[in-house]
Amino acid sequence: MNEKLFETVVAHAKNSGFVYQGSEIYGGLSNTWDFGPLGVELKENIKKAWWRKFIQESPYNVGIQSAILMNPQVWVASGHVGGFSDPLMDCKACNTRHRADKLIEDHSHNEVNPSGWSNEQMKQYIEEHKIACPDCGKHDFTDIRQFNLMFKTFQGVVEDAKSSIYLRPETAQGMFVNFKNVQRTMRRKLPFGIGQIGKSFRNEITPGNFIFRTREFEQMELEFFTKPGDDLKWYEYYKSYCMDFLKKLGIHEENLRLREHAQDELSHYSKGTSDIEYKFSFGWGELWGIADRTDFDLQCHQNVSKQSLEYFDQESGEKFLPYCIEPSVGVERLMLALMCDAYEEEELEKDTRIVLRFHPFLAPIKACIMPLSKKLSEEAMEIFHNLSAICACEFDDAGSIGKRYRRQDAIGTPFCVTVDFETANDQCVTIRHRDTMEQERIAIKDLSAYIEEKIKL
RNA sequence: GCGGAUGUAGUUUAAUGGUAGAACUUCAGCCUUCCAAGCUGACUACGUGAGUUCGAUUCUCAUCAUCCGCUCCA
Repeated sequence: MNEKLFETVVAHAKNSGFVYQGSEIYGGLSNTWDFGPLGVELKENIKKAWWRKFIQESPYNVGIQSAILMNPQVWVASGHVGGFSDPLMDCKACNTRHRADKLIEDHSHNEVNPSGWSNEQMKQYIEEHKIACPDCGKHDFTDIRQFNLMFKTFQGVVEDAKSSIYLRPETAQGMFVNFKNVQRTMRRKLPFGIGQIGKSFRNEITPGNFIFRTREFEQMELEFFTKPGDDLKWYEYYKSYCMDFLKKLGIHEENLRLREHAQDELSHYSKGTSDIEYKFSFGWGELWGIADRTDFDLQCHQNVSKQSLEYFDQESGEKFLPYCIEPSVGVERLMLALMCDAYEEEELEKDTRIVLRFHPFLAPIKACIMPLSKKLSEEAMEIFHNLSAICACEFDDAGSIGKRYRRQDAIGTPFCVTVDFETANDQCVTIRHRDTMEQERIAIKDLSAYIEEKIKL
């Protein structure tokens, strides 16, 4: 998609009640966004779709909701305390930013491994070897500053080191620490998965691109545990399952690609990682990461907590740590991609209409009830009351009928239900379809069932 | 955080060292019997703070926010 279209989509989202700038009346707060009445409906529908496909309809998977605040030891075990903070230095000559450890690794062609070094040691090494800026070739760096990507806060009233805790940078650890609880109480046998949807927080150095990268974001993660050896099979399974899910929601196939990480690109915890990427105007952006995390996480937690997290297999009589496949997707990113692909400006004879072609399951408003004349408002309101019991509806009797159709098209409402002067006689209303603009006559008593059927996933 | 650009109603914009005009949107009324009609009226803006000045939206500084760049990842 081109840049202009992306900007148009962003403007449309802001102007029509999907997304507002955070804390706007106070001049905003950098990189925070609030979801408006339509945005929250869309977001909830996305989450509902994920939960249905990854939890409800799976014979293996169950859901949990773990606390955002966790024992700080969790982040020691996961490696986030040690590894989630980057030593950064800026080149004063060309104002670019670099990771000190990366500079040393690259300079020495991976002969030197600076992990575990102090900032002073790294600074000294860079000075001694006169390492140059990869961008401009000069050697003129600021001091190293440590950027910890985790948000720190305090539990209790006293702000001392003892009460210092973190906001979770991922939801995954909530699943790992509850592995035993879920396995025992839900009587699970391998393979099985634990999923959750929830907020995570990362103090990103470079947020941006609207809601694509924010410091507060929502994840939908599944940790799927298998026998070691079965992991590859499930890794492949989830790659295509996730891809199918996106297509089903209405993401255009030509805007999607699956990118396998190269060996040297893999995270420390992963044996294999694939990203499902979406073609945004600013380039391919990651929507969904699918990783084979092996037994890394359970191993870490077992070591630090000193609790056995092994699984006992009754059939073989073996005890072992399961492997884990993790498909992890960002809600806001997915929402952004869906809005980009749904957006269309359609030329009509007299004018242009903006249409958001959401899958009816995702549409924030499923139906708008509109009386042809204000004299019919009372009858129409009765239909609204009945229909709103089963799905999100709007009622609109302001302005011309054409204008009301345009308004609903612009927010992606799949059905408009018109009450006219015949309605009182024949107990029928007219349904007008968003995509085709076609109309059909339907009995009021069949309306709820009709729409309920059409908005299925 | 660092460098660069930007900041006038919800949106797009006009003018000005003497506190701002419009269009679209929104709302109300009239009209209107299925695709942005018309008429009448109403609401709403110089991002925030300080300085220079008799006076600042306009000049200066700071601050906040947005956009671009700095390899960060859901």
